[in-house]
Amino acid sequence: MLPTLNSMTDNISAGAGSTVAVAAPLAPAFSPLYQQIKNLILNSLRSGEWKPGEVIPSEMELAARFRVSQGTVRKAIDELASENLLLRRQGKGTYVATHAEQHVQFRFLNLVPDSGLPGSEGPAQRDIIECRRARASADIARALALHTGDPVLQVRRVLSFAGTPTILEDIWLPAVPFKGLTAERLANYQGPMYALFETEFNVRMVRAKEKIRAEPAFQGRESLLKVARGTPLLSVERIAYTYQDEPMELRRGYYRTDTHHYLNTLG
Amino acid sequence: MLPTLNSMTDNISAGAGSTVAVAAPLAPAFSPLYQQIKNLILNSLRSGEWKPGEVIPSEMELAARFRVSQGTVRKAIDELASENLLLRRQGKGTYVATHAEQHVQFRFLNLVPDSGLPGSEGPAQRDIIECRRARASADIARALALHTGDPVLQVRRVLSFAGTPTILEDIWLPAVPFKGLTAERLANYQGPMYALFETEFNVRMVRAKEKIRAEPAFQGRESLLKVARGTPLLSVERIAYTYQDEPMELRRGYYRTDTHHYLNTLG
DNA sequence: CAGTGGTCTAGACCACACT
DNA sequence: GTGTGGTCTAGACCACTGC
Repeated sequence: MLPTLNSMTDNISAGAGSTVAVAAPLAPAFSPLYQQIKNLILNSLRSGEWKPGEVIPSEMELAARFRVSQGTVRKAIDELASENLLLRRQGKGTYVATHAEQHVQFRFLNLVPDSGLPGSEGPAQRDIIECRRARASADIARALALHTGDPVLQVRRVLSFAGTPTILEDIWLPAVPFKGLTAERLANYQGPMYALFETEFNVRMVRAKEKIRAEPAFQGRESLLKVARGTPLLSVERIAYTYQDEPMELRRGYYRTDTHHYLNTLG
Repeated sequence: MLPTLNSMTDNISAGAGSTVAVAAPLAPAFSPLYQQIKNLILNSLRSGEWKPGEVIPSEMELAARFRVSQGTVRKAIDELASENLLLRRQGKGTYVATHAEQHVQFRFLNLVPDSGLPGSEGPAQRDIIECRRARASADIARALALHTGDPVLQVRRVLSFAGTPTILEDIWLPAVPFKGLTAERLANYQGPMYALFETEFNVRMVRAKEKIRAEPAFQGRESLLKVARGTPLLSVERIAYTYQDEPMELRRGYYRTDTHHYLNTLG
């Protein structure tokens, strides 16, 4: 309770700044109060004190709990909301963001149909091709911050829109946190895979990096996507991270771009 | 001077909110003060009162000018900074963002080498293949919000890294705002093309959308990029916008992805 | 109506950059 | 030191939601 906050407990009428009270080390390491609050909130998210979809305490409550003003809590929440970790709803409260019940169904999927709105094709058909245990190769291990040979789960699936196979994905997951994941559970679950990860394995994907290339279809991918061998495909290698920037998924996707395109916004 | 701000001139000790004084129309159209301030700043940016690279007045000065508190100006500037239109530098002031002297040389180019840091290959070699006047076809006109047949400038260039041609770009610009652009000026200019647009034509690119596909190299693109005909290329169609979301450039890029990849961050 | 997030203000002090 | 942005507080009132 009241995690001290660098002697922040009695700054009743104090000004700002307020570096650590104890002798600071060589590096200044000045961290604003709202940053510390942000980290405390992050800890509560990570520990599962507040789960995806739930409301977190009101700003006033958090301000009392952390012994800071509402404005400071506000700034912390503002940043978390801008990072899509929290979701503010005026008049209702602040919610933990979730991949389920998202305004957009696939927050991390940038492939959209050439004509029509993103969701206009109806729900995608998902076919799990396989789901098996394996050992991490060197590059898989590096991507997931594991050691070569560590157990992983490997999933292969195809997404089809309007009956046309469009996306082939190979997915690698560390076996430990995803213990118990089977093809059946994947196939039976309705909704985004990342939503299943949240509810069943308490893993929330927060951030991701994608490396995109153009590659010819081969090694059997041409038949799964029903295109001629050598057809150019978009190769999308994604590493997805959880709260503390821990890599928790490697995904190699192959997208047909004859009726869809990858949409990106620069700003 | 003092653009009234919806009767905001005498809210000396008033609270927040403060909708328009005159009878509001059917739509509430409630707009927070800081949003109005943001638009006023945007107008000054657009009009060229403050040019890219320059300092804008301090928060206190702007607060006095707009007759609001520093905090309100601050929130307006915060949003503009988060949209990369302004750049805050503690102790110095707030600057108008620019494509020149950017911390990253190419803010809108997501293609990075597979190994090594983004700028590690040294400056790119730029070869202007052609720069000519033309008439907008239907799809070019639609992208640039022009009419079919309107005059446009068409530029084709190749970017090479470490001697290897890697990017071929076809660029379409509305002829009117870019009157006087020639191959020579493009070839002689050092620095990003968007920086030249800023200094020479007072056009600042602020935002862009990219549609990405995988396409085989053909129609002469294979020879300019020195790859075999049919080699998969990343096709990147970009529309770039200026301050008021006016489209000002259409760019069709073809990227080799054998030594580079397109990097994207999801969050 | 009460409770929540959202806006606005005024004033204080801190961290940083220049002179 | 002076001026800039950055942080923090306290208090007021507005807008939205649901009882």
